[in-house]
Amino acid sequence: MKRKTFGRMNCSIARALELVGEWWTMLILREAFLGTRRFQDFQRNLGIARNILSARLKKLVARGILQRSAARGGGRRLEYRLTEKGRAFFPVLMALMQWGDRFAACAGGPPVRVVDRVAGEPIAELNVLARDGRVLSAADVRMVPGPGAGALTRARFRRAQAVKASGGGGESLHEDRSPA
Amino acid sequence: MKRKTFGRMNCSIARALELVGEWWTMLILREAFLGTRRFQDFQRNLGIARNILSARLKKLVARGILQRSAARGGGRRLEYRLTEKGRAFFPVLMALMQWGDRFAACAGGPPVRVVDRVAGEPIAELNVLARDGRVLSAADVRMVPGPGAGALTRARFRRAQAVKASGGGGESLHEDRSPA
DNA sequence: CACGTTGGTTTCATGATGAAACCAATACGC
DNA sequence: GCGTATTGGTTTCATCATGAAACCAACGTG
Repeated sequence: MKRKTFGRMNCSIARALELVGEWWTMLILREAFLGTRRFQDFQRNLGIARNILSARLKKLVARGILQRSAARGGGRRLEYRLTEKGRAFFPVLMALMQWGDRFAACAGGPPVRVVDRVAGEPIAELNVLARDGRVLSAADVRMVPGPGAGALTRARFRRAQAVKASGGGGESLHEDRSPA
Repeated sequence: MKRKTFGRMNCSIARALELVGEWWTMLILREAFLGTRRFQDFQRNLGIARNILSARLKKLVARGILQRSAARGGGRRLEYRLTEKGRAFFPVLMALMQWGDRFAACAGGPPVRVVDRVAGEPIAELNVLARDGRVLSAADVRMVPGPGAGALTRARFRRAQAVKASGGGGESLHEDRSPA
């Protein structure tokens, strides 16, 4: 059967993954953040098949995450650059990298260090913070329905409230709303 | 051909994605952070096929991200809970959620709000920070080879240095080292 | 010890991925 | 202008992953 889409789910994580969650896509974005712009460089640096790279780049452009433009030089020279939407993905990749550094490390330590250009020092550890700056773990937060929550999402949270510590979740966050 | 593995790449993002980058996996983790523990609840809340859920849970347990234990009640009642490694994934999901809230929004706004239990206020926006607290964008950082960088990674960065603003990337980060 | 509940596995149809071959647009040498 | 190298693809085919539904097994309960 056809792969299920996350794009209609009532969850920003699901909808984000619909845009960048396919195999290879986040690594293509990593490359873009490292400065890669040309098709061949993406292909060589990643070792990805060219048909797949072509399909992913096309989707990323269609989704407004990369933009394509012509460049001078021999051949049909093109450039793929991050848009504002693409650049805003930076914290996600850094969070993923720090988690990988810690829990999926290469022998010898982190393969790449990210340093602040101004101070010349490594960047800080990424943390979820309260407005007043306290570091928050998952246990320190509560998830509540937001303004865009659909009926099923609200029902789910009501039920989760009811069964606090006595069992399972509730209705469902899937197929709760139509796409944006 | 068989799907290519990211696990041997010399990049923490690739290695992290090898552990949690498959279709559905991050949504399963989202559910876990929302408090879901039982097989049926994951299945209902996500709308995932049961064979896929079974396979994903098995892998997440094998990878030390979830842990399985028996629970009391009718039937063969099991529980899947986040380990320390799993809980450390929290910032990644929050970063992804905030990006989704902004760029893949549901009609009406964010479907879920995350509020600090103590203050009762929404959490702060996640940002990459310098050690001294300055907010850093991708343009404000430099990527340099770390202690775990392999030969190809180092070569790649050297070359990137050389061609600064004149073209493409360099060697490659793929197949640079053996797995941890 | 039959029965419902829970947590799977099996089977089969279909889509996604990977490798290599093939194709097209552009700049450049001449 | 014309052939050719470079770049950026598309096509083809074999294999793997995904999804849905059917089937199966462990456990607690009456």
